[in-house]
Amino acid sequence: MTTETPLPADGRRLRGDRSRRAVLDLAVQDASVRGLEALTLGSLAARLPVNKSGIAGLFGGKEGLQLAAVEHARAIFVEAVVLPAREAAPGLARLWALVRRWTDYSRRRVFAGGCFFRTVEVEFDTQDGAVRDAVVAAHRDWTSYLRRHAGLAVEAGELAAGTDVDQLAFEITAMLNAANDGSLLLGDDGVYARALAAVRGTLEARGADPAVLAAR
Amino acid sequence: MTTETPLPADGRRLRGDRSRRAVLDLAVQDASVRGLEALTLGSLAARLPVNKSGIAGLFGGKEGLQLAAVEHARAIFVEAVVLPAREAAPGLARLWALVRRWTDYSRRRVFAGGCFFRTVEVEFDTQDGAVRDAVVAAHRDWTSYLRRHAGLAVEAGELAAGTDVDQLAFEITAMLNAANDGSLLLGDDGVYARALAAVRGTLEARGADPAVLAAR
DNA sequence: GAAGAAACTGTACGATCGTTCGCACAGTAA
DNA sequence: TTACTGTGCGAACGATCGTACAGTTTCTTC
Repeated sequence: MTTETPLPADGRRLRGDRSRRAVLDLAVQDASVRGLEALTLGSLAARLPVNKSGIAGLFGGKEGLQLAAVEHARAIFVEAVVLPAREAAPGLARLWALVRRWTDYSRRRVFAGGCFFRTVEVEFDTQDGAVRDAVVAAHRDWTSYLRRHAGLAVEAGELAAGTDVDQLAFEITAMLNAANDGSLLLGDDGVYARALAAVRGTLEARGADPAVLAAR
Repeated sequence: MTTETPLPADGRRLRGDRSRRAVLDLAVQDASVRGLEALTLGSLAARLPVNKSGIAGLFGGKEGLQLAAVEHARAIFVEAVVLPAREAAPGLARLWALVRRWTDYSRRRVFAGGCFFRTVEVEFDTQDGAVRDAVVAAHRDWTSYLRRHAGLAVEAGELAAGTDVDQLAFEITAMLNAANDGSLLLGDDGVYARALAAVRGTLEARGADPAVLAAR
């Protein structure tokens, strides 16, 4: 989605990109815990070999940093969840793989504060601006991807004909998010098993083959 | 839960309580949108006939204000969801009434930013301190209440024997929260119907009488 | 009455925030 | 070489935050 500067190697930009990446690696971790508004140029700079105004310059200001953090988090999410799930065949198997990878992603704390997007979605729920738009776009991409493979599963007869894929995607994301939240708020690791059981239940109720859902 | 000063009428305390209530009415609305950390003594004071340091004095500081806001939000939630649901008989009917009342509470925007507790739970997910403890306590109270009436429903034979009430409560809260989040983030009002359909489905799968769930 | 408690005001303080500006340095392009 | 661009630093800015403190007013208690 982001054009990762496929331009010829420019020593200055390379240096800048390395600095940006270092800042963003820290920023997404911070933001997953406290949110994007709580990000502070000074706090980031204090833990990096970069000046406070240096960060402001690299991203053009705080909002630029926030937007870059969202994009960086997307890349991390794709690498942790979407790409590994491509091992599984499109359709039901892929859908289930995404669910499994997502629970792992949350449980492993790829982001220190649990799912980065959960935090920032709630944070920008009721706000306007470019950051909110970016967060919404990321959310839509993810749910669209779920819906697509739910739809493929229906077409392939892996799920009952007439299955409401929007409803199914709604229920799946609800369970995943609830597991993430419960794990963070209550420190209860059992919620992941609950979420998986619920998703398995809702898939089997729509005719999914239990053997596919058992596969690790 | 809070001892609402049952002490004899003291003119000074009455005045203070009136001021506190005015501040809290505004504070919970703000916090439901931006979170408890984003609350600002100055911003509140500017919209009220109270001085900035007056607010600080009334609550003993910002943390005191945050704790009082959580308690105030609990009272509002109880009045909007828990008390109305007492019309319904304990057990399955009560459980379903709570679900209906909750979706109304979220849709009606009793709090401008959707469910107050959703916002602050995510905000204090990964923090320590008195505010987090209060948020967790409120969360436990709510889910305990759901579990209690789920258990009563099982005992009364309204739900299948052997029903895992923890699992059921997990799924119900997951759907409700997902509806709240979806409504806020995407502006899609249809998510409430989705949540109700999902809860109805999971209850009927456990043997609930559809007639009870149809009752408005 | 006097004494004291609680509700406020007004002011000031130190800290921290994001932004801006001038400047030095490194690398590219002519 | 010269001109230009991107990175990065250091200092200062105005704004805003929570808190503290002294003082005034209102009400209760003794």
